Amino acid sequence: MLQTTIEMEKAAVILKLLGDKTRLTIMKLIDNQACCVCEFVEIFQVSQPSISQHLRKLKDLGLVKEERKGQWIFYSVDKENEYYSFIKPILDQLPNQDYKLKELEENGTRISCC
Amino acid sequence: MLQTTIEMEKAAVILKLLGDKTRLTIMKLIDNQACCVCEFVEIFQVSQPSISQHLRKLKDLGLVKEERKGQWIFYSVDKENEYYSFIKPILDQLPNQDYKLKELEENGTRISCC
DNA sequence: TTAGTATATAACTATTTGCTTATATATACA
DNA sequence: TGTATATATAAGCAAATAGTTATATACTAA
Repeated sequence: MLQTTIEMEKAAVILKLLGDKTRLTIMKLIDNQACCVCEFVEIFQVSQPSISQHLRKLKDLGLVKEERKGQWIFYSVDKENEYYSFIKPILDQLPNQDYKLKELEENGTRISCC
Repeated sequence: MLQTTIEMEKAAVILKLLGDKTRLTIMKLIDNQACCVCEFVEIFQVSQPSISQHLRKLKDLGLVKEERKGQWIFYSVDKENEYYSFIKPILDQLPNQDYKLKELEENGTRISCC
């Protein structure tokens, strides 16, 4: 079986994006479910613009898609994207991060949106 | 089948290293064969210290191993390393880069070491 | 021992990165 | 409307990064 390949340039750009712990965790989380910005702000304890900027970079590459629901915007991995097959084996090897969402619920710090 | 996982922290560090085009290409090249520093200097057209510093970072994480042969040091991917299973699916999706070595031979610019 | 070659390390610099605060935009709802 | 909430963008800054030149170290061979 011939593996499909990806340009080196593009691969490097994607790997660099995934090489940030915050973005990598976001990607692992939204590979399973859609999350909104406010959840990430709680989870990572950083400012809202910081999260927005991470999401912007992921979106610019087409790795994530967004869906507005009222005043919230939900982000999830875009599995239709041509590079998803490249990142999937990476995400699959990462430990599940859903406990971070559970923690939010338990603390009651999970915001109104979800 | 249960996939083995890797800590998020470690995964991010490895991906960041691979997120540089020079290092990524080096890794792809030495997944097949051992190469010495002087070859990389020719291939990437950067200074020798620049290559040495890239290799140092890869070695610090244990991703590559070195073998001295006389005055030359040959680098190759360390397939015994515990993280090799993490990076292998990534490298496998990259286009083969061996033509870069062939070009060196054809140009006669491939240095004495090889 | 000495000269030449290969590689590593140190020191410096320009660029990139990820964060912050301040502000703009978009939606919901009284 | 007008106010509150969610998100995006702009601007600025400190830290990290990848390159450079200069120099040190390690090995070869005369």
